[in-house]
Order: sequence, then structure tokens, then C-alpha cells
Amino acid sequence: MTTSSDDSKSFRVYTPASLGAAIKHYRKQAGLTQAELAERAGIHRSYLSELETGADTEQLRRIFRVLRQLGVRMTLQEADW
Amino acid sequence: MTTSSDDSKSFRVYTPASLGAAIKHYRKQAGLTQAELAERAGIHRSYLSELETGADTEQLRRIFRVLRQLGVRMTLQEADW
DNA sequence: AGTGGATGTCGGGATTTACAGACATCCAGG
DNA sequence: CCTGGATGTCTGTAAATCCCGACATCCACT
Repeated sequence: MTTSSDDSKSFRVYTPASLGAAIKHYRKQAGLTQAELAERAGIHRSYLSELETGADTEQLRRIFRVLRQLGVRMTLQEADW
Repeated sequence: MTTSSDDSKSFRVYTPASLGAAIKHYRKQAGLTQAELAERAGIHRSYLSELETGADTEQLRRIFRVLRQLGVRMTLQEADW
């Protein structure tokens, strides 16, 4: 019975670092290397690495600041299709 | 009894446009103008306006592509403190 | 009809960013 | 102990971004 296998984790994301950690988690869970995911997503591997390690880019920080001011929470979770 | 008032809406976000729409919704719900929110978040009002109308910036698109490849869903909701 | 506030949008220019490619490190498996 | 794959990190450069200021529009209200 395929249902009810529950290793599906959800992440609360509120900084570039926590976003990176979540992405890394899901990538590993998917069994992909950085190179593979980067290629599929059409980005450079070194950028993905920086993303995962929490690249503190301005644009991301800006968006998280907006959400924080609004009292809005961002959550990532597996899209259980 | 303050509990159970349920106009708290949650947004599934998967594109710059849907992110913008969600932000706009929460901003209005908070009773803020773009100018007020922009100031509090430390960004320029015109940028917030573009964000809300779905500014298709590369960085955002890249991130959504990564999440899509991983089958991860992003959700925004009120942080019911 | 007129006013004022809010928002969408534009162009120019300084700043920031992502790519490219390389290198060092680390670890698992022979 | 070696090797190969994976990852973190760096530098330089081209490209994208955001700020700034301004203008036009649209409503709500009077």
C-alpha cells in the first residue's frame, strides 16, 4: 500500500540560508547531484552550490524582508502528486 | 472568542506572478500602502509594485525552476502568531 | 468636476549577480 | 593507498537588477 509512507518533511523558510538548506535536502532526497539538478533547472552548478549554502543575495533578502513585514510564512514541502 | 476567525488564506506559489499576487493580497489585508510596506522592508516602492505585478526576474524564475525540478511546493500563509 | 492618494510603468545608471572555469578538499570504493 | 566523483569556493566579466525620479492613470470622496 503505497500510501502512508511519511518521510515527507516540510521546511519553514525565512532566510536565504534556510531556503538553501531545504533545497539541499530535497535534492539529496531525490538522489540528484548538484550537476544534475543544475542542468535540469538550467543554471550553473556553482550557483546552485552557493544557493544551497545560503548565498545571501540581496534579492532574496529583500523578498524575505517583505514577507516578514507582512507576517507571512513561507513553507516548502513535497508536492505529493 | 478571538480564535476561529478564518479569513486566513494560503497561497500556492510557483511563479513570480503568483508570488506577487500573494504579496499584494497580504499587503492589502494588512492595510498597508505600497509606500508603507516598501519603506518598512527597505526597498523602493516602484520595485515593490513590479514585484506585485509579477516582475519576471531571472533569479526568481531560476529558483522556481529548481523547486519544480525537485517536485517541491511553496506555500505562503499567515503566520498566526 | 476637481482634488489627493495610490498604483503601474518607464529610462538611465550604479550596483549586484550569475556564469564560466578552475582549484582544493573530502569521502567512498577498489 | 589511489582514484574518481561530488561539493565548496574563488576570480573575472558580461549581464541582469534595483534604485531613483518622474509621469500617467485611476478611484474615492467631496
